[in-house]
Amino acid sequence: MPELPEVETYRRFLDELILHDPVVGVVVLDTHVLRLSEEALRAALLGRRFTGSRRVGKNLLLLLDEPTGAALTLHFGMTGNVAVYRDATDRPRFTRVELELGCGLRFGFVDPRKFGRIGLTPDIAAFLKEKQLGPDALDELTPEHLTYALGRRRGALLKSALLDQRVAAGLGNWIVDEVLWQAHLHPARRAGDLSADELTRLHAATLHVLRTAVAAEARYRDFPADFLIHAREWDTIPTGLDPAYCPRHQQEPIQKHYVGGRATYWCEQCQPRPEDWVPTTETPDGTAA
DNA sequence: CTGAGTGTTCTTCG
DNA sequence: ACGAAGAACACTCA
Repeated sequence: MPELPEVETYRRFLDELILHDPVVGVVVLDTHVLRLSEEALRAALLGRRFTGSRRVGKNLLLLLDEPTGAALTLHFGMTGNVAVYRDATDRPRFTRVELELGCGLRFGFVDPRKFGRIGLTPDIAAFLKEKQLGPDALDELTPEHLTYALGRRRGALLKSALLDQRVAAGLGNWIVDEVLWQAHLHPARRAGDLSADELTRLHAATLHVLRTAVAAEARYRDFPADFLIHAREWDTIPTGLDPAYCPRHQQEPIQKHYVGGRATYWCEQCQPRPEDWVPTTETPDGTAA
């Protein structure tokens, strides 16, 4: 479930295992994820080494040595993951591309749903510009930029604006819900409508959620019990709290509606609804109030 | 069988 | 120009 914390965790994992060793084999099991031809990928990688890594938002760049230069670019879509293993027989199901390294390890790009992408760029700055990525939400986002960028999207739903990678790179669906809940802001607020105090809270909550998630290596079950994410009941362990109710006070049922076309969770008590907005879609079973 | 899913991009319509 | 809504992508799992 690759949002920024997952991608950062992949990056640190790969940093430990696949740098500084030549690529001696390229196995393409499904060309769908490639944004360049199989031949071009092979030509660019064989005999080359990865010298380092960089993450910008949800994009992972594996830096290449000369003469290829620049970087292999990875985006993990909805279901992308990485794996490192020694034997081809240990190759995970849904591995789409595998790089074999001189040391005998294999690096697999695993992606059941095939929304992920592998590309190559000779110029990282140009790559970021083409992608129109805003400042990285963890490493580069300032309150000033957040204010400016939300102002530019002033009429949009706050949630939609925060999912826009031009505003801040790396925020995804669950993170935005968590951040908005922690900042006491309703997802259907207008992006340009926030007070200075609300913008400060939003920025602080963004950093808090991202830092917590990265520290837990994106394992949801290890997140604090009072995080809203447990309402999604993805990877649940008993937290002592009922996930159907707001973690803050255990009284208000967590809402689930579609905002900006995405499943959105919030607490009506903590995050007061803007006057001009009514939910258009109930939960699938129609239980939301 | 149906529906929902963590992301991105494009189109269409207001 | 802006924004919302929907579709498309491709596939698994409940």
